[in-house]
This record gives sequence, C-alpha cells and structure tokens, in this order.
Amino acid sequence: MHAAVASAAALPKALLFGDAPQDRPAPDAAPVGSVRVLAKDEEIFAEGDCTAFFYKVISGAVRTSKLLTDGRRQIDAFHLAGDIFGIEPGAEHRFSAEAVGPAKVVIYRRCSLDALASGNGAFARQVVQAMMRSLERAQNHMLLLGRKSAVEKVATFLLDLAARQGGHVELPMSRCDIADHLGLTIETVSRSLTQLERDRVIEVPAHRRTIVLRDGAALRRLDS
Amino acid sequence: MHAAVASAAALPKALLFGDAPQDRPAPDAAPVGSVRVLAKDEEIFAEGDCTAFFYKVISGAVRTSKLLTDGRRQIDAFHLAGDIFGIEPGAEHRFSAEAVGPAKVVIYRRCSLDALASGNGAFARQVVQAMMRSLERAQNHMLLLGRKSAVEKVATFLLDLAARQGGHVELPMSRCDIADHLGLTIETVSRSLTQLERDRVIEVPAHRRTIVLRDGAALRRLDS
DNA sequence: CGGGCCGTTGACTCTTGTCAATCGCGGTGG
DNA sequence: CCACCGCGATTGACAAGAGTCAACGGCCCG
Repeated sequence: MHAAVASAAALPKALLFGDAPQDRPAPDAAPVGSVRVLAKDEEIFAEGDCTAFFYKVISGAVRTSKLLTDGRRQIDAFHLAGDIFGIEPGAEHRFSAEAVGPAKVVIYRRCSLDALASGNGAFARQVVQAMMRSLERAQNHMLLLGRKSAVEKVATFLLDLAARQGGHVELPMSRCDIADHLGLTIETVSRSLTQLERDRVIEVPAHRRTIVLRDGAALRRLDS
Repeated sequence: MHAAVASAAALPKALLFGDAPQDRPAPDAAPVGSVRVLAKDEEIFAEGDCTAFFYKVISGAVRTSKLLTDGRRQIDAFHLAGDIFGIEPGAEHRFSAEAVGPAKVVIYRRCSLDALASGNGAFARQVVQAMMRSLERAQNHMLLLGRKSAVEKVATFLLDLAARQGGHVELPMSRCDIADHLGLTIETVSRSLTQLERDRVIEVPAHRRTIVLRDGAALRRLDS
C-alpha cells in the first residue's frame, strides 16, 4: 500500500470528510495581501477550487499535491518562506495545498496576474519568475522521478533543501510528505537515510528532523 | 478535426500569427521565423546552449529531454505539429531537443519574450499561457512518473496522444523514446502494450506504430 | 502510566529492470 | 531475385530494487 493511504489519519480532514464550500475563503473575502495563519495540515485550497488567489509563504512550509482516485498522492513541491505558489493556468486549481506545520501565508488576488498584461512592474516580473522557477523545478523533478534511484532521490532532496535553507537541513515535513514528493514509500525514505548515515554521508541526530551533511561531495556525486 | 486538436493548435497560431499584427510592436517581437528542416535525431539545441531562440513544430515530432551524467535520459515531452517548445526561464537551455523523425520547425527569436517585462499586452499573455501549459503538463507528468504503474503510464500516454491527434493513435516515436518519457525501459513498454492487447483494450497492427484504442473506458479507468 | 504518532527495521513479495535470444521488416548488394 | 545484414520490437529467464506487511521503539501529551 502506498504511503498516502497508509497514513490516512495524517491527511487533512477535509479530504476525508468532504469540505463544505464555505470552509474555504470566499472568493471575495480576502483583500489583496491579507495574511492567513494556518495550523498543521490545514487546507489552503483543494484540487478543483477556483483559482481566485495565489499565495506567498511567510513562515512555515506548504505542500502542493495531487491525488489519484485511489488515494495515491504526489506532492509537487514544498514551498518555504518567500516562495510563491498557487499560480495556475486554468480557472481551477489542479493541485491542493496544505500547511505542512503551523504556517503563515499572504493571499493575493489572482487578478494581480493580469498586471502582466499591462504591467511592467517589479511585481509582475517577480510573479513570472516564480512561475518559471516552478517550471524549472518541475522539470528537474521529472528527471528525479523518472530516472533516479531511491538513494539518489533522497540525496537530491537533501541538497536542494540545504541550498534553499542556507546550508543546514532542518526537515519541516514528515517522512510521508518526503516519500510522496520523491515517489517513494516512507519505508524506503527511511532506509535510504539510514544507508546514507551508515556510509557516513550524513548524520541524523536523535530527533530525526535535523540532518547534518557530512560528505557533500558524496551527495553531489549521487545527485549526478 | 476534433476539438482537442483544434484547441491545441489554436494557442500557437494566436501567439505567433495573431490576427492583429498591428498591436505587436515590430522590431524585437518575433518576426515570423525561418524554417528549419530536420532529419531524424537531428539536434535542435543541446542542454547548456544559450536560449537565443524558441521553436514551433510545423511537421513531425520533437522531443525535449535531459540526461544524467551516466546517460540515463528523461524525455520531458514530445512536441507535435503546432506545439511551441524551447521557452525557458534562464539564459541556457536545461533540456536538449531533437527531431524524433524527419521534421520541420519554425525558429523565433527569444527576445520577444522580453516583451513580458515591458508589458506588451496580448503577446505577453499568450507567452505566459504557453508557459503555463508547459507547467501543467509537467505537473501531470510528475504524478505519472512518481505514482503510476507501468501499464497505467502507458495507458495515460496513449490517451494523451489520442486526444492530441484527434482520436486515433499513430506513434511518431520509438519505444525507446516512449520509455524515456514514461520513466520505464523499452522492454516494460513493450510488455505493457502486449498486456493491454491481451486484455483486448488496444490493438496493435503489425507495423507496431499504429495503435487502435478498442476499450477507451478501460484505458480511462487505468488513467485514474 | 498509557496511548497515539512517527520513524525505523525486518521478512517477504512483486514489479520492473537486466541480459540475452529471437522475430520481422526494410534496405543493400551480389 | 534473393541472401544478408542491421535495427527495432518482442519475449523469456532471471536479478534486484522498491513496496508491502508487520513488529518495535521512542517521544509527546494527556
């Protein structure tokens, strides 16, 4: 069984019990730039919601993911402080987004996107760049998903996180989230970390949420 | 022509041959580009090449792919007639592109992309939409790569191709290309097709480059 | 103290990859 | 015309990597 199903309890309640439409931000409720404070696993938007807004992470981490009908989940990306997410081409979100832990996001009206058409502002450029970065990340991620082994996937993931966090690695997400991001199971993620630890490439202190990169060169070799 | 194909072709035409040429400022928006005729496997650009141009397929098919250092390849997408490819965020291509078989492409200068920053309305919007489509495809593909079984991958691939070709499936690419697109090996692709054939879901005439979809419902079930 | 999570580990299974043989087709040259 | 060759695709036997199922340990929190 896949990780996502195994840990049904960890999935947002909204997913399991259905989500009353009024639970979600009403299309006109949020002014540009308002902040929303989120609890762990709280849903920001669901697959199929209309794309009235997009978001920027202030603190914490957010995951965007898709589901197959049988519950298998693919996390597209983790978004950390400063990242923009939720920009989509169509009228409906094709991903759902939830807070990984307690988090804060700023909400922007999607129509700000139309500034692209008329706007030469710095903001428009920033939004377009965010989109391009998403695309770039998606492309790299496809290579990872389609062609890398479990250990390589984990190594790439750690290096990526280290680069985005400034050298150290503090995992804001669960093994289940990591597994769904890398197209693996939680057991395989765990075993890969154990193997990297055995090979003295990383160290994983007892809390298991911090990772010390011991041999960056070895990691980069795995990253190809 | 079926709706799906018409809409796929409509975007590029609007983008590049817009019916209101006068609202595009001339000098650095793309002049209708020169045509390049390509032989099978001929390279259009390589990973690392600078992104001076982007392209539209006139005929044939083009693949964009990435390589790991050990030679494993992930094909990002196949681009058919009417498709635009080669738009990238950075100064260098992070993919290589080659013709799948004999093909023709139109070449456009990339500098038209800079229209984004200076805010030329219609053109900018459409380029952004093309980018968003790439992103959408990338995202769907990640789900496929990370979470679908071999048979499911092949089923999805066939349905996608059928939608883009107007209902029938004529494979312009080799099993090897398909395998690299789906994150499989050629043997597994072949076995999956054989299994679908055994289950009377598809038929594969002797040339092995045409596929008849016999049980679309079954395919869609596999597609989830 | 007890229960629920989360993560790790072990034993086993199974899908997919690997390696190798074969088939069939199309082109080529005797 | 036909034998030969090369390439792409298929098939089979086997190996291996990852998934599944299950047990366990630590930690937090009531």
